[in-house]
Amino acid sequence: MKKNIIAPRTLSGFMELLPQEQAVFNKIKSVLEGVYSSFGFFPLDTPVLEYSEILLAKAGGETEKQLYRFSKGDTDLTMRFDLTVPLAKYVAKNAGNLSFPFKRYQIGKVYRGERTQRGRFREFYQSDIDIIGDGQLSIINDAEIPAIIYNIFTKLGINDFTVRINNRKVLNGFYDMLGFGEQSQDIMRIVDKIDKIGQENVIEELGKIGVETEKANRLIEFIRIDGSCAEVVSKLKQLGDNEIYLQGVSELEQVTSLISSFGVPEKFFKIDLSIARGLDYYTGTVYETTLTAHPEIGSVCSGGRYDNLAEYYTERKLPGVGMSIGLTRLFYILNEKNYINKNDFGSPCDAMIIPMANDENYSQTLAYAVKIGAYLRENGISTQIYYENKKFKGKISYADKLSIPNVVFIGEDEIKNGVITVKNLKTHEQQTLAQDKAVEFIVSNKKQSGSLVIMGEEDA
RNA sequence: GUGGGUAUAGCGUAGCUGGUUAACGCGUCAGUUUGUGGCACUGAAGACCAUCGGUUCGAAUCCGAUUAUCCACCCCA
Repeated sequence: MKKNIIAPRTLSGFMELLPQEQAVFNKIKSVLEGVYSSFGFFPLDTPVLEYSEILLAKAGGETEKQLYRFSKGDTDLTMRFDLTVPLAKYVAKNAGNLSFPFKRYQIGKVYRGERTQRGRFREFYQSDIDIIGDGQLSIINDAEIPAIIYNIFTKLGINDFTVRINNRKVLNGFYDMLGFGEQSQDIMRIVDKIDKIGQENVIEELGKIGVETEKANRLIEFIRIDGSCAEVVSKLKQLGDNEIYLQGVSELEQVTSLISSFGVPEKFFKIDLSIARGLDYYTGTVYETTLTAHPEIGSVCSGGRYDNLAEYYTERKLPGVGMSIGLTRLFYILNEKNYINKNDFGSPCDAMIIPMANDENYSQTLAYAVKIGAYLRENGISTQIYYENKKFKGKISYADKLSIPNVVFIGEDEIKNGVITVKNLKTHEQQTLAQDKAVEFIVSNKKQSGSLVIMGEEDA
């Protein structure tokens, strides 16, 4: 009689990882948390579900079409599609109990019912940080954000990224000077595609919405301004006298020079006047981070400055600056490109104890193994014990497959002499030692681990 | 939402213009004589060839629909 088996499927656009991949993912996550904490950000968590009226306060157009929205009883619910809107609600609701500037980080899943594509998911992790001021917020914060991005990426071992920086006031001011009014948003969107579709097509598309070729050319000339940050800034200064424009240029100048003060080398950031995406609520500095070798995947991290975070939920003016790492996308790319150091970081624990015994003295051996396990854990070594009564080979190859770096053999001799035998499966080094020495042995091997991400030359 | 491609074991693929027991690699499991793994060798399990219908003596192979999935657009992390 065959049971009716239901095919085990996962919804499209919902990432599900194998154990070792998940272990690495979580380690990446903890690197982010570590860096955020080191800059003084509080952790925050908010519900995945919110009242629709909260999340939809501002939404319109595209976002609205992509929502997971449903009713339960009389309640109209929506799944969060980013972490910024919930933050706005949270800050507005708790403003009285928060100290400003309020710095928070939040790593959580968000949901968008988009058509899935490579590197584009329906459920994905965003890793956000924001600094919210009460009434005002220093421009220095705008420079701290890229410094944090730099810290995170280099700590992960990613050495091939560029934080591209622009300022919305510069764009708006320049557009004003060219006399683009309402169209600015559409123009930005087209211009932003220049890397993808080329200059010719941009001019053509601009023409379609009524931009004269002469202006289109000036626009392209403008966004193509290149060079070091200082060079770009000095070129920009000569290009206009519009008040907003000049304010933007000045902000851009301050931010980029401050980033250097934070110790970020110039090769990791640049002014890019073409970036314009995700701009709906940004009002000043904007960032976009891409992996230099893989621009096709798009942005893995973006953010910027906004004047008023929570205008829909409070009268209070709360300016802020923040950014969001597309953690799922980032992980997906790294994984796909084989950049991830699974051998060193995919292991569930530091050591596995193998009790070696036949049936007669099995319980005695196991008792000793459990004791040793507890001892190792007390000394900071994550340890599991192989309890199943399998052949030796099966046990050790289990450790091998899980990339557990050390195995501990416990048998008659060890019990008799009160020692344990430790073997490092990577170096093949094996020693029979007293417990405390064994701990040292394992710890010293542990330190040799490299970085989480190895950006390779195998890239073709 | 618009346009195009694909659908064969857990995964990656082969199967040419329709012809009987659907092949291979990886993975999984077992074994190569019981305290030393990764390698090698041997073997096993695992697929009603996405679903439904049609053409045909005969369909994984041709046609249609459905569903899923991928790519591009859109938008974005």
